[in-house]
Amino acid sequence: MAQVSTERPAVRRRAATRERLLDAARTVLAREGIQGASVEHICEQAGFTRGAFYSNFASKDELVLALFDREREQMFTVLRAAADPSSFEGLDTLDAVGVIMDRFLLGQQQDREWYLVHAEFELRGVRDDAVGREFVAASRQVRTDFEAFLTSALEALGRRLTIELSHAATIVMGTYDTALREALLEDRPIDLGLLKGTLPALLLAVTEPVG
Amino acid sequence: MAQVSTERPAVRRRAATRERLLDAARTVLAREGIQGASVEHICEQAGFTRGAFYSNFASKDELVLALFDREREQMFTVLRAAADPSSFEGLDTLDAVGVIMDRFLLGQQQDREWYLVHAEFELRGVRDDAVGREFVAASRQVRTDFEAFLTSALEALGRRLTIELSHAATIVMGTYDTALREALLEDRPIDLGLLKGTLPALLLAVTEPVG
DNA sequence: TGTATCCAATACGTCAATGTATCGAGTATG
DNA sequence: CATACTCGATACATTGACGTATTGGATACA
Repeated sequence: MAQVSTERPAVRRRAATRERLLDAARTVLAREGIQGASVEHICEQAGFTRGAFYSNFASKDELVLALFDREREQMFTVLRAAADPSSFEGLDTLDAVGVIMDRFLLGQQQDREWYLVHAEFELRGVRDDAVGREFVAASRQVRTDFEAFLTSALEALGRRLTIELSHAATIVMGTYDTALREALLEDRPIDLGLLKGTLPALLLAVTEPVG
Repeated sequence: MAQVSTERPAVRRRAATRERLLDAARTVLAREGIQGASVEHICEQAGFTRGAFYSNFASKDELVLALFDREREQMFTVLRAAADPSSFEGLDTLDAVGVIMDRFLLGQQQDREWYLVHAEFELRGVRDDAVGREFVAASRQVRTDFEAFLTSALEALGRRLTIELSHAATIVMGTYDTALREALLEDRPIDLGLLKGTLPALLLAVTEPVG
């Protein structure tokens, strides 16, 4: 975290402008898409004019990359906190699974805006090689973090997987993504019965007691 | 299928132009995105000028909807054919699962272009209410078809699910989507070990013999 | 063979968005 | 208190994409 109060006021102000522009970009990109969002719209959402924008960013592309970096950092922080195994020791197995899933759901910040921006990044990553490499690197790290999370969570429950770790991770993350996407598309709450009932049960069915 | 040869030549020619424009749109939309693709680019991909375009479509939006309809039709056709249970009777269980998965993989036309266009539609569906309703209706139909496919496939194997059908469908479709997305992002083949090994085994683990 | 019809090409006006260059206000510093 | 500087606002030139209106040419039909 940056030591905000030790900076000079001018620097603080500039940083605040940048943040406001990034916040606005998140909202507007979610609403209009990366290509559809104009610099103008982002600026009026932030309460600035384009002058402020070009004083802080060289182009829309630069803004998008900066936003991606910021969101990625934040995602890692949340995921790493969720992966801390100290908090689900000694719980009954099914309760613990519930706790883990709750934390995962919270950690993923299942709000519409985040999903939309992330999907935009992803699509751009598949399409554009340069952006793609960056996105792939970030995605790999998320996956690595999630696999560590899964392993330590199961370990805390005294169990280990009987299928490949990467397969388990894909199944859980894929099911979560799809459930969230369908919920957003149909404008209804996410299917908790699937995420907190069926999916954990399924996962536990392919584990064995350790030792 | 349209009865191409019974139409008058002028009508045939017009229809061919439309198809060429739709094909071009598929390619260009995959490359540049719905918002990023200009009518100009679509036309030069098709080998026409904008005059031809506006002679056949009122706007880019109309073209996009027409493309969506065409792709959806095609997807349904393939999925319904794959769901025909007559072809996997009497097979050994694991072999049959392999056949089913192969067919599903083929049916989903796992090429990059299709994935990108579909993802564009989906994103637009989440964002835009009007498009959203259409996309949701189409997605529901795909899901219904897939659930029917899954049920009849398992039935042909003499088994039935012990978990909710919709949950099983989400898990399988979600895993497939995610595996495909990761493969495209990392530019490598899709993980067949997951799709033809782990996932079917997992699914069979939550079924019971019928009767 | 001549004519009518239809389709795609060309040319044009409009508009929105971009990025740059300049200006004015607020703030740090001596 | 005065001056220099930085940041954000305003104004402007440029670009490119859209949709329309019109034209040229190919094909069907008498």
